[in-house]
Amino acid sequence: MMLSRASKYAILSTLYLAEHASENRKISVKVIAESIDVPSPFLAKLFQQLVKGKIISSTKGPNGGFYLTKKNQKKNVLDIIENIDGLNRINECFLGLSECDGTNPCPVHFIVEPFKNSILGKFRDKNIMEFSQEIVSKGRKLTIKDISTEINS
Amino acid sequence: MMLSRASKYAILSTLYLAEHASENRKISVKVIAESIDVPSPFLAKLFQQLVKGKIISSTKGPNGGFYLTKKNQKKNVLDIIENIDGLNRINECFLGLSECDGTNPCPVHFIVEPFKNSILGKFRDKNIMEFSQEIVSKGRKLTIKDISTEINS
DNA sequence: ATATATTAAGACCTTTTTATCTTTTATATA
DNA sequence: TATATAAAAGATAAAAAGGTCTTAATATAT
Ligand code: FES
Ligand code: FES
Repeated sequence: MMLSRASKYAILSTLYLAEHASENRKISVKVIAESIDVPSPFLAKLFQQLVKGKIISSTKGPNGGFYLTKKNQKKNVLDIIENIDGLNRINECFLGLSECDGTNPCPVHFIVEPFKNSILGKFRDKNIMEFSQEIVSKGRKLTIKDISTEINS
Repeated sequence: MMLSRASKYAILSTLYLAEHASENRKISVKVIAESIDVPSPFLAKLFQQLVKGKIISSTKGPNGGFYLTKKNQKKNVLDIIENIDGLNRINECFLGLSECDGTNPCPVHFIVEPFKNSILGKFRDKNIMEFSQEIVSKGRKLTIKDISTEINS
């Protein structure tokens, strides 16, 4: 019931592409990595894999970068997770039992299951573009920078 | 928003102690490790730490082992998590933002938050003994062995 | 007292995950 | 066609998590 850091980065940066990139406004790894505050060589690797998985697209050279085609836009967040982590990890039992399943429920299964269904639904029922539009209109964040408005010495 | 394997083991085995051990029925690491199907040297380490944290108790020597005192029984599951993982990990943003917080919500924050509150409540509002009694009466499992009733060649 | 069973302590190893670096390849455009 | 730019590929490194092993300490029962 948990995402790797890798798939978190992949989700956030794909949503960033959905919002900011297009076929004639491709964006480089470096820019994205800075925007959503993730390590850029690591993100580059993830993007290679997402391109192979046909979740996102890329072109090399000047003005090259990453973007989403119409087809890419039809993918959903669960496709990203599947591409990076596979589906096992997110389906695991919250307490680590070998199966997560209502017939042999762990002590928190019936609290976890509704949440799991609801978040998997969220990740499956809208495509990337719809998901992105929703989060933009609702003002959801893909990064939090400058939390540090704190007392410095 | 996730537990390490270590704290999962710790939770399951402490609940096992609550159910099966007592001051005059102490249980060895080896027996517990086999019962809930976790690696025993690893569990031994975790138990050392839980003893230091006064979550569980132990005595050495023949008929020694681990058990819960009255005081131990008053601890809750969140105390176990805090002792092994600290509290940061379970409070992290589901998508990895640097803060999980309603004023800067990630795209799934408002799905995650109610679940987080509910599971943290579950882990905090009953002590170990009460929690254990509840899961026993409801038939919740601490392990699933022998899932393999499958077709073998 | 002695033998034995069991935890405590700490060093060590392995695997997985995360992150970086270097070289090659493709592409746009000057 | 040369040059610059950006991704692809793949080797490598660092860190974290998970797991094991050996020796020491200690409590119990005989
Ligand atoms: S979450 Fe534990 S069995 Fe489903
Ligand atoms: S879960 Fe992402 S901000 Fe709360």
